[in-house]
Amino acid sequence: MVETMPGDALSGGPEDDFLRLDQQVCFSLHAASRAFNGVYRSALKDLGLTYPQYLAMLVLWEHGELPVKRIGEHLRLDSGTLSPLLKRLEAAGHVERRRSSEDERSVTVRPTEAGAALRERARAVPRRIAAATGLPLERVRALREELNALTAALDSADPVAASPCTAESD
Amino acid sequence: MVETMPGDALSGGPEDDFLRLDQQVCFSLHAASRAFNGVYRSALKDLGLTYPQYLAMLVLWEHGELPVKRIGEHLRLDSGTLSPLLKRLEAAGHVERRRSSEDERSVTVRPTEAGAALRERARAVPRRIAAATGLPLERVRALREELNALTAALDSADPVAASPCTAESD
DNA sequence: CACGATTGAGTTGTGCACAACTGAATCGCG
DNA sequence: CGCGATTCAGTTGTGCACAACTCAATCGTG
Repeated sequence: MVETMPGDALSGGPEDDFLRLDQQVCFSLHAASRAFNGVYRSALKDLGLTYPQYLAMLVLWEHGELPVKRIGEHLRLDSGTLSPLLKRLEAAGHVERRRSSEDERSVTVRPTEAGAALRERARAVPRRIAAATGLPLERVRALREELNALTAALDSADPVAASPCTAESD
Repeated sequence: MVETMPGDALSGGPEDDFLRLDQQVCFSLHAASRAFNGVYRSALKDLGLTYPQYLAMLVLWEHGELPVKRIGEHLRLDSGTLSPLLKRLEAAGHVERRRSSEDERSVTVRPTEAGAALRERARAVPRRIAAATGLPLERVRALREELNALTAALDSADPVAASPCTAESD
C-alpha cells in the first residue's frame, strides 16, 4: 500500500512547483478580494449597503438612470445576480424600478431621492478604504491596470464565461 | 427640484475622483477574482471540483492530513464555510473525516485513495490556468507579492475581520 | 475536584455568483 | 403580415462567504 505523504518522492516533480505557484496567484487574488470585502463591510455598515450593492449604486450615481442590462455590463453581472440585488435596493428605498415604455422587456433603474442623498454619505468611504490599503495611489493605479489586463485575458481565454461573440469565428 | 445629473456641477469635486478611482481598484480585484473563478470552473469541471473545493484539496494534498481548524488557517476560512464544503468533498468520496481521539472537539480530514488519485489528474490544471493568464511567471509572482501585502494591510486595518489579537491592546 | 472561560466544529440565516431555465416582448426575414 | 429567433428580466437551484449562534470538549485557576 502506497502512502502519499507530504513532501514525499511522489510530489517532487516540477509539476508540483507549478501547482504551488499557481495556487498562490489565484488564491492571493481570492484572499485579497475577500479582505477588501471585509473592509467595505465595515465601512458600508452605516449606509446599510453591502459591497455589491455599493458598486451598483456607484454605477447609478454616475449614470443617473440605467436599464438592468447596462448595469450588468458595467459590473459584469447577469440578471440572475442583479435582479434580487436591485429588488433589495428597492426594498431599502434606494432605487426605483419601472418597465420601460419604449421596450416592455427592459426595466429602468434609478436612484430615489433617498438613494441620491446616500451619495453624500458615501463620499467618506473611499478615503477609509484608501487608508486601509496602505498603498500610494500610483501603486494602486498600477495594480488596477494589471488586474484589468488579467481579467481581459482570462475572459477571452474562457469561451464560456466571456461574451459569446468575443472569439473570432472566421 | 434638484436634478442630480451625471457629470453635473454636483459631482465635480475631488471627492468624486477618489470615489471613481477607489471603485476601480476594488472592482478590478473583484472582477479579476470572478474571472479566475470562471476559468477554474471550466478547468475543474472534469474533476468534479469547484474552485474552493480545489483549494481545499491542494492544502490536503500538500499536508496529507489536517484538522478543520488548520485548513481554515491556510485558506483564511472559518468553519461556517468549511464544514459544508468538506461534507460535500466527503460525499463525493474525495476526503474522509473523523473525530480526533486526542481531542474530541477536533475533526481530522484527509484525502481518500480516490482523493489522492485525483491529484494526478489535477496536475494538468495549473498549466491551463497559466496559459489563460497570458502573463510571464515573474509578472505573476510580482502580482502575488503585491496582493499578499495588500491583503495583510487590509486585514490589519479591519479589526473585525482580522484575528482578534492582531491589534495591540497596550 | 469544580466551575467559568475558551476552543473547535457545526448550524442557521442572509446575500452574492452563476448555470439553466421560463416567459413575455421585440426583431427580422420570408 | 406571420412566425421563428433573439433579447431582456426574472426564477430556481447549487455553492461560497460570513455573522451569529449552539453545543460539547477541553483548559485554567482557585
